[in-house]
Amino acid sequence: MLKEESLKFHMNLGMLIETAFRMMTKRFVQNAYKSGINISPDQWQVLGPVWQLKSPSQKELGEFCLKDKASITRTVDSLEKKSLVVRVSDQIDHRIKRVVLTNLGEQLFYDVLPIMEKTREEVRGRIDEDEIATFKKVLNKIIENLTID
Amino acid sequence: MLKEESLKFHMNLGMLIETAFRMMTKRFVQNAYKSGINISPDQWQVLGPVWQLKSPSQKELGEFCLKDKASITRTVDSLEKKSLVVRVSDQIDHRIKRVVLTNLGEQLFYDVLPIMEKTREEVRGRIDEDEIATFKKVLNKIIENLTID
DNA sequence: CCAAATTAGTTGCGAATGTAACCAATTTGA
DNA sequence: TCAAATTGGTTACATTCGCAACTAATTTGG
Repeated sequence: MLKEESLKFHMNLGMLIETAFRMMTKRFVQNAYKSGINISPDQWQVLGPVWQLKSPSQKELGEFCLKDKASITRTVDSLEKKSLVVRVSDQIDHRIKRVVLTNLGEQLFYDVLPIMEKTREEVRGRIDEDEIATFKKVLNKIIENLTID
Repeated sequence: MLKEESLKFHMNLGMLIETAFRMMTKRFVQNAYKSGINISPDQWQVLGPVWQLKSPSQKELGEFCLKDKASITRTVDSLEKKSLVVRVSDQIDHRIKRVVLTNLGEQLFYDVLPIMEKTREEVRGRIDEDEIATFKKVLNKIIENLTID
């Protein structure tokens, strides 16, 4: 029956995704903790791009991380409080603040990389490479489906 | 170019999942809003199972929804405040509270079903049935991988 | 040249989440 | 049989998120 099926679908897909996502972030935090590293997923989600983009503006960070600019502000606040990054006003456009990694931040970044790798392996387990590929493809398609408004 | 880098970065599994998940819930809320229905995803995630399980205990709800019991308490609070459900103490075991749909709650449930169906179709778009199946399978495997501690 | 619009970032608000401490009811096992 | 352990549920606390209102700096266009 259609109703039953659709209920099942929602329960499954949406809930499955949410559960998988929560478990992944949780595992990441646990693994970091076990290595004596204290970093939250959202801090890591911003710290990585700061490294990758090389002193981006907060706006660029937001676009890259697909996060609200308010979230970026707050996460950069927390990273700055930990002395992992500093805000530097752009010389030309004084509205812009560039987020720059400190030495400490760079150090942490390199420390977290293997933890991420470990977590990734735990997440993937023995799932076939093909299935992972399809999985990513479907995720991208879903995002695309919902982006085209 | 920035865009390519960004794309590559977003191939990160965790980020893809998070983005897809957020977009799905957002779309659901939008679709509900357009139909004049005010319900949050988490309320719906609980209301559905209440209907399906027919007056479950909060513990059963939590297990079914894969949610923390504290979350269940709070969500049931909000549903009760909206008069969509009521808590009924179990006759035999007075620790247990069963969550029962009101007529209003049942009405809302049936009103939301087509919205869920619409959202489901928007999410799936033209993705192959096989790919969806693999997708679900991988999600389940990920959850399993992270459950085995 | 300067008022109006735009842009970058911050802050306040409301809503959700997980963890842990905490009650009250029930089960247990010596 | 009754104290201890377990179980179902609630509450408190600390995080996180997005939206919207707001400030400050820059660009615009008449």
